[in-house]
Amino acid sequence: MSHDDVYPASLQCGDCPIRHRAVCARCEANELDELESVKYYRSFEAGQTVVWSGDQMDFVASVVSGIATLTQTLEDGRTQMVGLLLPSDFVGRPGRERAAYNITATTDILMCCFRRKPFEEMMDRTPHIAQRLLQMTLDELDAAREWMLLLGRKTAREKIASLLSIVARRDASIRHRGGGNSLTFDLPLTREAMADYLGLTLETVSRQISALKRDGVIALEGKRHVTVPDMERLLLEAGDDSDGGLLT
Amino acid sequence: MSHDDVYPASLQCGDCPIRHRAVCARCEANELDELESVKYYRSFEAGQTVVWSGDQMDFVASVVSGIATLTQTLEDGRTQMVGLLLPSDFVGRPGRERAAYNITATTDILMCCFRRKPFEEMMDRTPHIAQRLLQMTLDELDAAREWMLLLGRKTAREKIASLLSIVARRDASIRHRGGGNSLTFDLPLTREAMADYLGLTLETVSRQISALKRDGVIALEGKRHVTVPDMERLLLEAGDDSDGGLLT
DNA sequence: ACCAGGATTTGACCCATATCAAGCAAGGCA
DNA sequence: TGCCTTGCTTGATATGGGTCAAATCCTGGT
Repeated sequence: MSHDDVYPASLQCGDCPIRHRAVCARCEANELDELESVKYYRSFEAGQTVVWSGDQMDFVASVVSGIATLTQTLEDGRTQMVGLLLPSDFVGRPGRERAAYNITATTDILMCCFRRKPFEEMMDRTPHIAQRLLQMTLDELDAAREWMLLLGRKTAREKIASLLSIVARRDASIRHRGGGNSLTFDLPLTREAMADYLGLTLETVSRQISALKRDGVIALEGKRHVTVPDMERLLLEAGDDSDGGLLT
Repeated sequence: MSHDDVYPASLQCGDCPIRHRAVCARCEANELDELESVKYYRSFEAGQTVVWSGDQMDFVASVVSGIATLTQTLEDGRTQMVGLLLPSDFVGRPGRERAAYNITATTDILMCCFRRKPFEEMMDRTPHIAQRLLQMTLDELDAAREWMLLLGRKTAREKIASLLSIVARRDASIRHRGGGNSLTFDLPLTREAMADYLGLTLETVSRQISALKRDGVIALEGKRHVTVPDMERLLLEAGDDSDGGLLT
């Protein structure tokens, strides 16, 4: 209901901004045509819940634009973010009827949805889709494992520094700013969402951000706009193994 | 070197104990034959390292028997387990040259290895393999996410109870023991490995196990043999959402 | 049976982070 | 214009789990 139904002018796959990164990345023209016939768009406003864990879910989807989060909760309300959905990320699981997590739009988002049954059938016939999905899933698994290291073993300060580096890198629409290797970006998450991401309380997040600011590791303009004067320094604070990641 | 080279009498895929659960689960007879031609066995003794993170890795494999762990470390030595490899689990990643994690044998293990290149080529030609691998990877991703909730939000006591329930369930070669719904099993991990699994110190693990024992949630025989008199109670202590999992 | 070394338990103490509580800043709206 | 609400910061205090240290248990070797 409400505003979910503000659809964009029907978008052609050929012009899609995530054409080369999403599940459909490897598809041939004819395969795209077939996908096109089962696809439809949905949009959600910042703050809206896309699906609740346990809900029937008869579609899978790609995030076209905007940011959403995947969260799990304990009965008493403690919640942990288990995934951050960025443009081109895949939502849902083929073969699964019900959502396993809560999905919430953090910003306004647009999703390219596929009816689940047709998509599953197509997956069986179209190796290009399954191959791409496997690759994406393996990447997510790697990300989840790096995140596990963060949750299990990093200090609050390292957690914040890690999150900031991730966002900075991702925002690798790297608009350099000023001289040197300084960069700036906007935090796409509230303090509370960051806390849920990092397994902390929002107060601790706030304190650690203040501390990093006080120590000159970052600068803030408003609450959300961050400048990193020295990326090396930030990475050092994140405590990651310095031998460079395996992935570019 | 050393004892890696105690191979079993060449095992036929048809008789393989993990035939119906591993990557090869969906393969037809002729596909199995092809796999058979690039497979070889390796075994490792408890405590041995199978590969170091960063090492060249020119094979992928299935765990046939025994238990191994996947761990990540920070420069200063803090380590976090990011995966527990049980029989039928897949090791390595197609398309990746170097290991991303340390793999260590916790018990004596036997692995069914495939040379990576031929395996990758075969994957492109054999949807049955890619399909099964996708399914397994999605399952692992779910497991990783549940684990993230544990690492980020559970108390030490809940963490221990969760680990015990997982091991108990897995050991669902459920040899019921005595009356009621009590069950027994052996912990396949040292206290230190449990600590690395749970993001705790080994002392805290020990204390919480003692506490659960004191409170009658579990009983111990020796250090490793556990009896759970009341599984319900243990699950309650684990703090998991009670609405039942989605998976059987 | 005796010893050595690793695994485990237990105790005392401390600190990082949670909890509880108050106050501030900015935007929406009556 | 001033009130509310939402998001954020900061302070005071409590506490769960970490750290350091020692004792005990267990196993294999001799």
